[in-house]
Amino acid sequence: MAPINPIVSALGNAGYRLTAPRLAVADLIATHDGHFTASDLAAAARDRRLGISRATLFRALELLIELGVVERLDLPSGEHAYVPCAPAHHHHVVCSRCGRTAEVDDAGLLGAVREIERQSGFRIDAHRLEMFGLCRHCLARTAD
Amino acid sequence: MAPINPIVSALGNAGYRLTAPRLAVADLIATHDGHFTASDLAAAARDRRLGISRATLFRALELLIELGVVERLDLPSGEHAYVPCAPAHHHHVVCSRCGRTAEVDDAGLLGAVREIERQSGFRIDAHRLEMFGLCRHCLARTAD
DNA sequence: TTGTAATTGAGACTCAGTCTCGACACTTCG
DNA sequence: CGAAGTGTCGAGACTGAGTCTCAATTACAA
Repeated sequence: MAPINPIVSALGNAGYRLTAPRLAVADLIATHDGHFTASDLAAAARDRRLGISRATLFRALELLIELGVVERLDLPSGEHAYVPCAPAHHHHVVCSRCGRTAEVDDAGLLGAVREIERQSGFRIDAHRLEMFGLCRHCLARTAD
Repeated sequence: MAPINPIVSALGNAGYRLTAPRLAVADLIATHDGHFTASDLAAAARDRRLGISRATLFRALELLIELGVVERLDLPSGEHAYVPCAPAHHHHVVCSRCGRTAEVDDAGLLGAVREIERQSGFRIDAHRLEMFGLCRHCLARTAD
């Protein structure tokens, strides 16, 4: 069997009930390796006849975002997408072809933010960096 | 007379017709100094009895985004907002209290992005950095 | 002045996300 | 065991941003 789904354990640790719909949503998300939109999830749930209502699905997503195991991305197209991820501060690189995402750490970004604080006179409390491009895989395929 | 509105000249230079609704939208935007949402604009247009339909307003916004004189922001709340800005690559710092924004240049960000490319194996074609915090003005007021 | 392509307004439409409400299901305590 | 209380659920109405269609109008070039 697969190891325990980290999303499920996050729910459990936070004291939320492990109900069938939540487990099902956690499972759907775990099987995605890139980002997904809410309607992707809804479609997947429908395909598998899970009988999860849209409201429940959104409630579960909201919960998971709050726990930090899922994050919301804003694609360049303006769509909202979601990615499963670790609950630490990090940023996402999104492949604009296949949708795969990678998490990366600050890599010197913090210095740039400090510099921007100095330049702008703002006190910066939060930042979000999203990067779009081609993943290793799609790059290789393009080279052909 | 006021100097020529940069939004208007951008429209003209790009070969678009300078119609009354577009001029009106450009004017509305020019009088905002922070970000605004589409519905803020719609409300402002309504207040001034400009008689601009919602469709036209969105069309104008789309055009201005394409020309690079307006940019779309994704606020932490998930809302979309728009900011007038210069058509060069830059990033925004948004005051989470008053909504004022400042444009900042890369300030070393590019190095961080290169490093992330190296770490992740992605080729990064585009990035977006949004920062949220308090502007000089709101900071000063908080200190009281 | 006229022709024509670009633009407009009205309003229907879509789609993500929220809200409400009555039903159901655990948990706890008597 | 049964009842109370609370957390969660599904259905479906609702909201609000943004899009689309289409006939009418208009800016601009010729």
